[in-house]
Amino acid sequence: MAQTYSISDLAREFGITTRTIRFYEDKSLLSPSREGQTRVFSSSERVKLKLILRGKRLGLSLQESAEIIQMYAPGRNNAAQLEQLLQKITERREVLEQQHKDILSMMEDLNNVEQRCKNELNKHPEPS
Amino acid sequence: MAQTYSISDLAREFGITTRTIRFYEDKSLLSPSREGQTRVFSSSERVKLKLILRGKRLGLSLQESAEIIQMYAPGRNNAAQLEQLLQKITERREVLEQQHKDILSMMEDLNNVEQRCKNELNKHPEPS
DNA sequence: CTTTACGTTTACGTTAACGTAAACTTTATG
DNA sequence: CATAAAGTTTACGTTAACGTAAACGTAAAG
Repeated sequence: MAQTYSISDLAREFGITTRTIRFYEDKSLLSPSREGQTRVFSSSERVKLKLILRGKRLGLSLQESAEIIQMYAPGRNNAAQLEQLLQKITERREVLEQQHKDILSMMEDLNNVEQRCKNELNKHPEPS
Repeated sequence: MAQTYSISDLAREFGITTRTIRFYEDKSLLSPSREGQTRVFSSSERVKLKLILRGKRLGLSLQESAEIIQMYAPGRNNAAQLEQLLQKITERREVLEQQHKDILSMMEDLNNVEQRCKNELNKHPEPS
């Protein structure tokens, strides 16, 4: 029943190389099980990979993505650790909020440039 | 009248090192004028620096930020170039939209983890 | 049976984005 | 006047995130 994936399955699905996936394992971001020598990825390993790639799109380092993934791991029992986790969540949220602002302002800039660009094109129209 | 800035003015303002600023100049992302040997930054150079840093927060490479900055430079006259610029704007917008989605989904994840975390803390309350 | 496709490990190479340090000049200051 | 505080150039060092290649195992297909 439980879905599994080969290394090249995942590579194909996400448009990355197998080298990349092995590298992530080497950095302990992934830990696939094995059939003999061969890696077998569960769907939860696949989710981890998705989280890594999402992190990358937002400019996170692999270590930062590793931290995020760790957050999901249940088992951080003691209260001090929970508080520290809450703290990390707050920090990450602040980064995300800044990024959100940056996206909006960059969008605005793009709109402006686009307008100036289109005006320029209309001034000297293409002979059709 | 026209505001100018020393290299350490800008370094202080943006929390970076002078080495970084010189590096950006070396990569042609900045081109301050000179008083003798000494760099003098106009407010438009300062804006460029802000754009670079905004780019970094969104995970752009310096070359990508350089492209963005180039977009603002008026002087790309010919129509083909304008079309190409419009194309680049579209592409960048797509990246920004994906990033926006990623931010929202990561925010959601953080909220979930935070909730689980707070519940856990309430189950084993701190002796006050 | 050998070629093709997929998997493995090990290891050196590469690029980006600076850090760090040396060696020097020019102003300002106690 | 010495020294501290800014500036300069040149150059080697460092880290992250893979790329690339060698050298090998296994298994299905022609």
